[in-house]
Amino acid sequence: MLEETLAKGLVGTLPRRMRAKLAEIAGDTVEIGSRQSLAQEGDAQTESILLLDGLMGRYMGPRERRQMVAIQVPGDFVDLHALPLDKLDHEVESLGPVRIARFPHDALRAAMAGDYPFAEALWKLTLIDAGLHRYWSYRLGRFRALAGMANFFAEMDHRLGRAGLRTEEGFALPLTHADLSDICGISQVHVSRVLKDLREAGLCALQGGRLTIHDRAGLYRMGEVSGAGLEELLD
Amino acid sequence: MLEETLAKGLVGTLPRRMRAKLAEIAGDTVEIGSRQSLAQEGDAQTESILLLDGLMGRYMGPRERRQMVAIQVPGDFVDLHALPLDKLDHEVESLGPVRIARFPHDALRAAMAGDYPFAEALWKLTLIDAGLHRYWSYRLGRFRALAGMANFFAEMDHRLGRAGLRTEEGFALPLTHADLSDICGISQVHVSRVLKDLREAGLCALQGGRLTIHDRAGLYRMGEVSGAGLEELLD
DNA sequence: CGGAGCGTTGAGCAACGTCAAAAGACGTGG
DNA sequence: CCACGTCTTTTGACGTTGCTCAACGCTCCG
Repeated sequence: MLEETLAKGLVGTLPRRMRAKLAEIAGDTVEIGSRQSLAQEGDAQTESILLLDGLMGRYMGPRERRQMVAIQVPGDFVDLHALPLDKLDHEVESLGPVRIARFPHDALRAAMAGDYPFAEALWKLTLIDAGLHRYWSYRLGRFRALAGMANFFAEMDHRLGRAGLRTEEGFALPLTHADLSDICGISQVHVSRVLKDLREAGLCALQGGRLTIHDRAGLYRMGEVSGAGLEELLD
Repeated sequence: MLEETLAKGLVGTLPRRMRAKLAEIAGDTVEIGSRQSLAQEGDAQTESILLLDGLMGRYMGPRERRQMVAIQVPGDFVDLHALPLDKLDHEVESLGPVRIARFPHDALRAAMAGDYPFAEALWKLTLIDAGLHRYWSYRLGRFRALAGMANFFAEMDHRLGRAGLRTEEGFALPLTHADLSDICGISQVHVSRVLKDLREAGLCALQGGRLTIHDRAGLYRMGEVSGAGLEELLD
């Protein structure tokens, strides 16, 4: 049943034999409640986590003015970078109830030591993550609130689509305005205004933990998603 | 003479035997003029570059509104992530005359295949880069122009210090207002105003390609550099 | 001496933050 | 079932930040 889940999302892009190898290494599968902190800044790590269900956020900065620096969707490793780094420089929190699988660093290292292509494949997963960080820097540095929010929704549309979690009409997105504030680097009040603009422009609406997309092309246009490099990175 | 340069900056944190290994792999050393583009988005890469002298910037977005997503100082690999990714999702440009050393991917792969600790060490270098991306996302998302600029100057102070390129009074920083605009995600005009504020606050001054620091503690305070994780990441 | 690039300054405006108030959503315990 | 507290969302008013446009000075170089 883990093999099944491994076929989806980013880990699903790995060759079959590597997914099998991962399935062997996998420790236990755990369910975790909403808004639980999995790691604090500075924590030493001895295992990494693969997200099977739900969303998780990674944060920097003081709680009252924190910035989300990455969001993970099912099929993503949440903190594989903690393996070479052996500590985390940011916090990790579940954005709702999640299901995860643990991968002990010992076992991963042992497998990689004798199989360079496997090591490079895992390395690549962490670099796709880094590519998303760059994409976020670009969004945070150069996008206005409205375009930035649309851009983020388009990113989610794309990434959740790859994980098989999207329909034509939209997808589950259990985020509060406070979450979107952390993601887009704007105030909660302004999040409310921007969502209203997107709604009234007939592009999309966020209600009941779900993003309903009314005009996907328009949303992507508003988010200035073009040759910006998201598809290239993830495909 | 390459061994000597390898002792400084980020690559200098590698164990001696790994630096020796790198020195063996190194291709030719090249000098490149100011404002030369080394790679375009989408380019396939067969070698990676170690920066020996000068500064380089990495950019996303259209030229007229581009965002710098990373800056490299001597001792940094500029595009080691292109090895597992085998293409670049952003542009790389020299910010002044630079000197670089080339490392063919073939040779790096061959060395890593038989030496897992070496592979993990290079992996770790790319993850420190990713950590800096996260730091930039935090700055771009949650810092005002003044604090953000101070934060960036503090980062340069710290990183150039590790590379041995800083004195008590300041360091060479051959950046134009347009560069700082790309770095901080603000307009060129506003860069001018912010620099004036920093100058008149007695913190630092940028003249003649050099940042003169008049009050380092005050600059760090203005940039809200504290337990934000930069030291932890780089040490 | 003329241009090109860079830096500075001011004026007006749009975007966004902060403060405050109030209404809705939701679960908990009585 | 209702009453209650808490969290979330919405809206208005007002102040601040930063952008755009425009003009002008500076420096460097041909």
